Amino acid sequence: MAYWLFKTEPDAFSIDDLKNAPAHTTQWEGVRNYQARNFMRDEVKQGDLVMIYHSSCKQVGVAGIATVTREAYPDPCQFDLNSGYYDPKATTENPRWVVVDVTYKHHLNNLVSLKAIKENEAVTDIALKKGGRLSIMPVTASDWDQIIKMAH
DNA sequence: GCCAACGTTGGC
DNA sequence: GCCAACGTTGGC
Repeated sequence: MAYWLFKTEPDAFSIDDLKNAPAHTTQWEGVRNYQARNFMRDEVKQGDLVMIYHSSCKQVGVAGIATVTREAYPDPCQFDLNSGYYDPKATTENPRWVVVDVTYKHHLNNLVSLKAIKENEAVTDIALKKGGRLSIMPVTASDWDQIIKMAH
């Protein structure tokens, strides 16, 4: 089982929205970055655990935990003319973008802020610390444990 | 295949 | 809302 961090803007879709979604589950739609897509397409597996990270908001950080309940399949938004995620170069024969399904597990007792993660020297590998803008990133078991501890 | 111009992300 | 850092596009 692997660990991941998925970014979302809570004004658009928050950990609370995931909790309140039908079956506490959503398609993780709209990822339009190739590196992030490749992770979803090739490496994100059913049963993997995901940190839900809130970006571009007042309280930036890890807000809760979800689990992967369906592996990669074509993102329906890429074919939807009315979607902001429509991609004219994507076809049903050759879809360009994928989604996975994630299901709510729980909130963290306390949001673990980006600042706290950056300041914790025991968190060593996460791409968040390197200023990258990846929206889907792997998390090592060690970093996962450290961040979970920080929520207590 | 280089790289300048442009667009987007995302913290602050 | 600003702007730095990064990714993508497209002319050559």
